[in-house]
Amino acid sequence: MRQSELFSKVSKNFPADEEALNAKLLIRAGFINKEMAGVYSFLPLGLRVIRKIEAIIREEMELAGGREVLMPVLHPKENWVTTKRWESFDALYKVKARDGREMALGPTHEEIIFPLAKKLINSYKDLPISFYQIQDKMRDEARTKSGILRGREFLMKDFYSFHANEADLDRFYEKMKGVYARVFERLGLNARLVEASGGTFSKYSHEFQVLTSVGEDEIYFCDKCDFAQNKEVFGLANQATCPSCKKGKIEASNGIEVGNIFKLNTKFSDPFQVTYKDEKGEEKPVFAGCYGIGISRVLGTVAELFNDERGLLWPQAIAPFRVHLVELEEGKGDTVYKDLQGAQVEVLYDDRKLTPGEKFAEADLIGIPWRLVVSKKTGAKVEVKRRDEEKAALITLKEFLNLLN
RNA sequence: CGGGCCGUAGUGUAAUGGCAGCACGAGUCUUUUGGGAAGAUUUAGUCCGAGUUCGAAUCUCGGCGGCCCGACCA
Repeated sequence: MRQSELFSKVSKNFPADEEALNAKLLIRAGFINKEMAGVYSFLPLGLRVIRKIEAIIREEMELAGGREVLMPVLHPKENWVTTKRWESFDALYKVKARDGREMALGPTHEEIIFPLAKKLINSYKDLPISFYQIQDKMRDEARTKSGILRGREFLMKDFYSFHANEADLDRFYEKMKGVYARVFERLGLNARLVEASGGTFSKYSHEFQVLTSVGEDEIYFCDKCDFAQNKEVFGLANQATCPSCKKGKIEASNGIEVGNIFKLNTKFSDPFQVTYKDEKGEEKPVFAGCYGIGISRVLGTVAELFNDERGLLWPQAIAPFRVHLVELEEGKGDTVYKDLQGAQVEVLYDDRKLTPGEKFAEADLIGIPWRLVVSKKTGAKVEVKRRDEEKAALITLKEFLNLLN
């Protein structure tokens, strides 16, 4: 894409109405725009990253057996009354239609997927079955915070699995731990599996936490083994030695929760009467699990983690573009641009008439992994520099394409 | 939802009771072109409302909006 046609603009200043580094960088570099506290638009660059994140998640959810659906944002009130969450879900947005009918804006989708599952599940032969969606969630947070990390509207992937019995749910739940580990690894995030309380859902759940000082959660973990618990579970135990392996030392860190998985058991199947007939024709309750990943939060987490004094540093897998082609002599980049496109390389082509310094500064701010410069100096070659390295190399385009593969 | 801080051109900042200024951006023209160029010229602002005062960006009250701490996070 030609940068002259990109609907985006970098700013020389950080926004004054943001404190969180993720929002400061993403806004300044033109990835997102703030509309209100906790509500952001995704501009072309930001949306491209979102799409990359979604693609990885979709791939893994499909492999895990999920079928993608898209549920509504507008929810009938009755469903929320059925689960008693019309009153108890503190952050539920309630809206009123012109005829006075009340509805909810979906903060999560159990109230939709369970009635749907009831229609789709009749027999043990229908189980297990899983659905997932990528959808905007609305939560009337008492306080938004940390830029894009906790907003009132955010993008989330939610996955729901339905099983004939608890053992099958348990088996699947364990499998999803592995699926999630792979997702976060592919996203370039080091996410730690953490035992958490299940909130109103269940006794326990697991969170995937990226350990960093800016996270809003407190995590206690072992420096030797996999043991990790959040504050609610670890409580005031204040143990210095790992209760699991008895060898490691317990360390504390803040964390950003990028994923959370729950065993719902029959908590929602019961009120919605989601049942199936087993081999003997007996009516049995369906066991369910739910599995979430905060997609817009992943975007914010990566921005928060991968940056330097000059700007963002996108991991290869979710970078908005793979290559940033910067031409310093007008028209000089056109053929390289065409060749890169021909080679299926996602390239942002800075064809604008700006000074070299401005172009370099903006390229660093945007943070695309590879920078390619063409100018009088480069002759028939291209100058290649990685965003995270200082040194550049003068090579042919062909050599560069080999480097990419 | 409790508490604190804050609100000035598109963006970032000055002016603390007395002429609203600077930088960047944007528009036009000329010259520039390997790390945020130079000149000329134009553009654009005190969140809203009330009050105090000879006089309010500045003080007071209310509203709206933003950030931070805490609570909450299904």
